Amino acid sequence: MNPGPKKPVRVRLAPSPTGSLHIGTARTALFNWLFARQNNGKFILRLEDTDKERSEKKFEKEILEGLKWLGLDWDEGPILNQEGYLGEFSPYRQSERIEVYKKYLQKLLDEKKAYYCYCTKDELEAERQDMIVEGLSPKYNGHCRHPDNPKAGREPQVIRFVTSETKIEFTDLVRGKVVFDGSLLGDQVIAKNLITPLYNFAVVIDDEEMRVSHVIRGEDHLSNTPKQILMQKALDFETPVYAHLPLILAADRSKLSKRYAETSLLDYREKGYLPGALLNFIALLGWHPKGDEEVMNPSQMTEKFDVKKVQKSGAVFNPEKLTWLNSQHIKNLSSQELFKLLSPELKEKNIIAEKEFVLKLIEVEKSRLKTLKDFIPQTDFFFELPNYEAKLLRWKDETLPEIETSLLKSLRAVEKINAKEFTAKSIKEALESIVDSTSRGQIYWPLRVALSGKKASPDPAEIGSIIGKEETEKRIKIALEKVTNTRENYYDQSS
RNA sequence: GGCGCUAUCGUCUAGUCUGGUCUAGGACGCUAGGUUCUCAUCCUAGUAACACGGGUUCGAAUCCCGUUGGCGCUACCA
Repeated sequence: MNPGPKKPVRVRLAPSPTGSLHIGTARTALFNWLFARQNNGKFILRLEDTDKERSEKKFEKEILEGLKWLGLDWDEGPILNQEGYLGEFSPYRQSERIEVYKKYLQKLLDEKKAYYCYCTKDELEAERQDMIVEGLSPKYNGHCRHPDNPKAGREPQVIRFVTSETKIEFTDLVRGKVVFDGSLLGDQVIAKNLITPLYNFAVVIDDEEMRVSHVIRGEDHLSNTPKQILMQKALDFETPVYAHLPLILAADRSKLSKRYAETSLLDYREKGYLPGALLNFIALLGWHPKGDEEVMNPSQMTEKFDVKKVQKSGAVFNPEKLTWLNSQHIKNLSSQELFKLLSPELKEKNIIAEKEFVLKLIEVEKSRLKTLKDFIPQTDFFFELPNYEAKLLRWKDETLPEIETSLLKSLRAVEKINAKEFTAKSIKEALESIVDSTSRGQIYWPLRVALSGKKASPDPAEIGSIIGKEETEKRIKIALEKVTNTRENYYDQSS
C-alpha cells in the first residue's frame, strides 16, 4: 500500500463515563499519549456518553482527574475546571454533539444507506435464538430493509445501517492483516432515532470530524472495526490506522474485574503509589523496551515506545511487580520531591514537624518505602516515645543483667559525644569503640530497640542523630527502667 | 453455537518476520549466600518455560497444517 502524503498524527482516548478510570483505560491512554508525543501529534480526549442511562458526571470527573494525576495531558478535549469537571457545553462530549450525528444520520437515510426498522425487540430476540440453535451467526434478517415489506400500523423502532456483505480487510498495527466476513454481520442498529445515536455510529462520525489518524484501543473493539469501516465507506470517510491492544487480565486469566485487584486507577493513588510507577507498570503490560532496563520515566518511555512491538495476547496484572516498581521510583525521587508528596498526608494526620526534620526522616527511610503510605507508620517513633515490651530489648538469649550492661555501655558512649557534634558518624564511631566483631549485636540491638521500639528500623546511629543527644539518652534510660522493672517482676514471681 | 484474536519460566516478557550463534536471555516473585545489630537497600548465585500432535528441512521456539486451551465480540452497552 502506498503510504501517500503523511497525515498529521491525531489520536484519541474515548472513555465512556460509566465508571471510574479503569486500569485498562489508563493503559490505552498511555499508549495513545506516547504515540502522539513521539510523532509530534495531538492527543484528543472525548467522552462517549451516548448511553444516557449509565453515564454519570461524577465519573467524567474521576476520569479527567485520573488522567491528570498520571500526567497524561491531552491537547484537545474537555477542560477540568475549578468545580472538578468540564463545563456544561463541550464539543468533546458526545451527548452535546447530537446535531452533528443527526446530520449524518439524515444523510444516510436520504441516500437509502440506512432505514427505519419496525421490528420489535421480542421478534428480534426470537429470531436470534433460532439462528443460534441452527448453528448460524446470529444477525438481523433484513426484513425492514425492503420498503415493500409489511409494517402495518407500527412505530419505527430503530435506525439500521445497510451493511454490505463484502469481505472487510484491514491492517492492524499490532495484529497485522485481519479479515472479517461482512455477510455475517447483518444490518447494524446505528441509532434509536435521529437524536439518539449509538456507539458504533457516533465513533465513526467523531473520528472523522476530529480528523483522527490512528485509533489505538482495546482488543474488545476488534470486532467492532469491520462495522465501523463499512460506515466510513458509506459516508466516504477515510479509514484511520488501527492498533488493537491486548486486554489486561486477572491472575486466573479472566477479565480484570473488581474482585481481584483494584481496577480503579485512583485507588492506587489512595494506596500510596506514584503516578510514574503506575505508568511504568502499565506500559510493561503488553510492551517491553529493547534492552534490559525496565524502570523508566515517561520521557524514556516516549523515546523507546514502539506500537508495533506491542504484545498480541492478554497480560496478567501482577501487583508484586507494581509494588517493586513503586519502591524503585520512590528511591529515584529526591528527598525534596518526596517531601512534597508526603506533606499532604502529614498535614492530614496532624503531624507537625519542621521541613528539615522530615527531610532527614525521608533520607533514612527512603529505601524502606514500598508505598507512600508506609512512611507515617514507619516513622512514628521519631515523633513520640516508642511503646514496646521490655523483652524486645533482648538480643538472642541474653540475660537481663547483660541487656542492662549493654544499654549502660551505650549510654556512656553516647554521653561522651558533644551535643553539637551528635552526628550519625560520631555516634557510629563511639559505638564502634565499645564493640568488637562478635559483640556488635549485643550493643546495637538493644540500643536500636530503645530508640525505635521496633524489630525493624534504621541504624541506631542514624536515629540518634535525628532525635538528638538529649532524646537519645532519655530513651536509653527509659529502656534501662523497663529492664529494671522486668527484673523486679521476675524476682517477685520467683520468690 | 457463530465469528475474530491469541499461545515462551508462576507472572511481565526477549527471541519468531529474515530457521542454525537458544544447552532459550532479562525483570518481578521465591530460595540460598554476601554486606549487616534488625528491616530495607545493594551485590552474587539458584529456581523455572518454547501448550499438544503432525509436516517441511541436514537443522524448527522460529515456517505450514491440525488439535486443545485462553480471551473478545455476538445489544435498541461502550
